[in-house]
Amino acid sequence: MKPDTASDTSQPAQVSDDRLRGLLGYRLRRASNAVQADLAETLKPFDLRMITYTALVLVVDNPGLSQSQLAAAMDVERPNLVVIVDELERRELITRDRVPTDRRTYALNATLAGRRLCDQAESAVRQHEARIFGTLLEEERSLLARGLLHVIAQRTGES
Amino acid sequence: MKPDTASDTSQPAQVSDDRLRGLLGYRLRRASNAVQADLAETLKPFDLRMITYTALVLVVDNPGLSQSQLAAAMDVERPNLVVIVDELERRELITRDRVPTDRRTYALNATLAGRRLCDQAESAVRQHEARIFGTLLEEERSLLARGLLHVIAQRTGES
DNA sequence: AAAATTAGGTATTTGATATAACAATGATGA
DNA sequence: TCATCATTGTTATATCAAATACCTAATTTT
Repeated sequence: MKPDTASDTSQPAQVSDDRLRGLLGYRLRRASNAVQADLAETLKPFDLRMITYTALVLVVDNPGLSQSQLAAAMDVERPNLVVIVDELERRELITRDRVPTDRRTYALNATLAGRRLCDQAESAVRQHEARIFGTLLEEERSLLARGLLHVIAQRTGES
Repeated sequence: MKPDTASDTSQPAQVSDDRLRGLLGYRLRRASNAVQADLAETLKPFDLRMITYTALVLVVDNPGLSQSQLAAAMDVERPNLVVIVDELERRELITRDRVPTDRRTYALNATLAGRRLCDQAESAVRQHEARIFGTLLEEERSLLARGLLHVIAQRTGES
């Protein structure tokens, strides 16, 4: 009879991860990582990280929003958002404007340079998406999108 | 004519992230995060993190594999794997066995306790997967799986 | 035998994220 | 009105994962 801890000292020629591959969550994470990595490369020429790109898009699309609103939208802690806003402001892509009716909050606005960079980056991001998802059939793509939405809703209870 | 940096100081009642939602990669990341969070909760009762669970499964399924093989399979840097293996060994879920033919390498093997914990955790993980993906139709699920595989292959060139 | 390579390991750095506490401002209610 | 309470942005700090540099021992190559 084999001992309790069967001390196998023969190394497998090839490591099997079949059991993990059977998990949809595992596949989801790997796919997400792959896309993240490609997106990071896509944004590098613009000196944007994913998180700074996200912030920039949201400021462009929601002129005047406060840091708290932005932090909530990005699901980032307020202290961490400060450094992101600092960076975008330092690069003169956005401005912190005082709001007269409430002197605690800042109204965030994109500068012309910020909007331009955002446009350029978006174009690159579209190409990146086309590169990765473009080879799927339209119907497959839409089913993938629906499936993902379902998964998100399953936990966060979102539309 | 509006100034260069239109200083909008009226905060939007609701922040729109429509542009980001249009990106499949964005949706993919959110879905992945949601599943990760649920999986983390699922594994917490077993005192396993996702990365330690992954390592344990691979050791159980590939008795005798080396730390280098495990690190490669998990796509983790060797130094970082050491602490993972340390933890599993300290908890007596796996053992580091010397290999007579090559005294540099360790052959990793799961103990009986390790295999048992792995089984229990796997059962919980299956329930977790059923909870999240079970409400999809079988066909939707399989299309989601295929779509994800396609995305992974697109970048890593994997089967 | 010397040089190069590999396995495992230690120490340290980086990077992202989370927590605690604070000043300034605004809102609320006795 | 005044005292309390909540919110906004901020600083400093803790935590945690992931990456880098470097080291020793063992093996392989030349």
